[in-house]
Amino acid sequence: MLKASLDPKHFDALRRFKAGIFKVLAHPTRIHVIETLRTGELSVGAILERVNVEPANLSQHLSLLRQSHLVMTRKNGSQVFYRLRDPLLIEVLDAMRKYFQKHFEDSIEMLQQMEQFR
Amino acid sequence: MLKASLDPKHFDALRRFKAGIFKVLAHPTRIHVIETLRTGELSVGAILERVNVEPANLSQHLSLLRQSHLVMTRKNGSQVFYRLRDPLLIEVLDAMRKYFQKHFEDSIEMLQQMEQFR
DNA sequence: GCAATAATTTCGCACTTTCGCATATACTGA
DNA sequence: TCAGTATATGCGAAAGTGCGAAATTATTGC
Repeated sequence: MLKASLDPKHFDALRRFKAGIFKVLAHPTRIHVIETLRTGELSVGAILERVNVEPANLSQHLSLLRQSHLVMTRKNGSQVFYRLRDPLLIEVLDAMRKYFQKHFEDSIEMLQQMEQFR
Repeated sequence: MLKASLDPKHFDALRRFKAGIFKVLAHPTRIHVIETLRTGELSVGAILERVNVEPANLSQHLSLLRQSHLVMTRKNGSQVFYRLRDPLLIEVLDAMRKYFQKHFEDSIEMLQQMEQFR
């Protein structure tokens, strides 16, 4: 079933998939949510306390995280608990952090540039 | 100079920075370019042979990669050679691949969903 | 059943991204 | 100096994204 193939189309698809994941990660609020879930599951309310955005807005971001299978949910009564699908995701974020730390100087510079357009 | 701080603003800034990097990575063509540069530097022309897009379009993507310091350039005559700034970036991509492989099934499903909107 | 709480969805608007095309700049060799 | 090759930039149209406000669904306690 899982056939190795040299068809470039498959590589394209793979790259689109990776890009899709990165796109989901490419938002400060969603990164914040993921970091918040690092140590275990939390209800939406609990996430809300830690991530400072409108409930509706958070819900939109959570929806994206769900769609992309980065998080999983469990419902208990009227509350919905979110948790990371896989700690591997943390590895990606950690690799990212290593990268950031190594290039701290330039990063600051880049940050400042980014701030200008905020 | 490099002072640890508990000011939430700094964490926000850090998350925006991470998000910024992810945003740059969040495009199939840019991922393709990065993969292409994995083994060493290449001229724009050489990248062009491997990544199938319009020259102007590639140049725009390269510009973004430059701005975000993910790649560095070296000019030799009329040619510009691009190379990855840091192999750490490959680590991020590799962590990503591990994630993908582990969740292959869902990934396929997600891919298909994504295709629908393309 | 009804009000209150938890979470999500829908909608409209502003903003951003991507692409192709046209144009511009930089270098090379004759 | 001029034609040709290599790369980059500017621009406008189409599509995509993010946000708050209002509406909606589900659950709980009374």
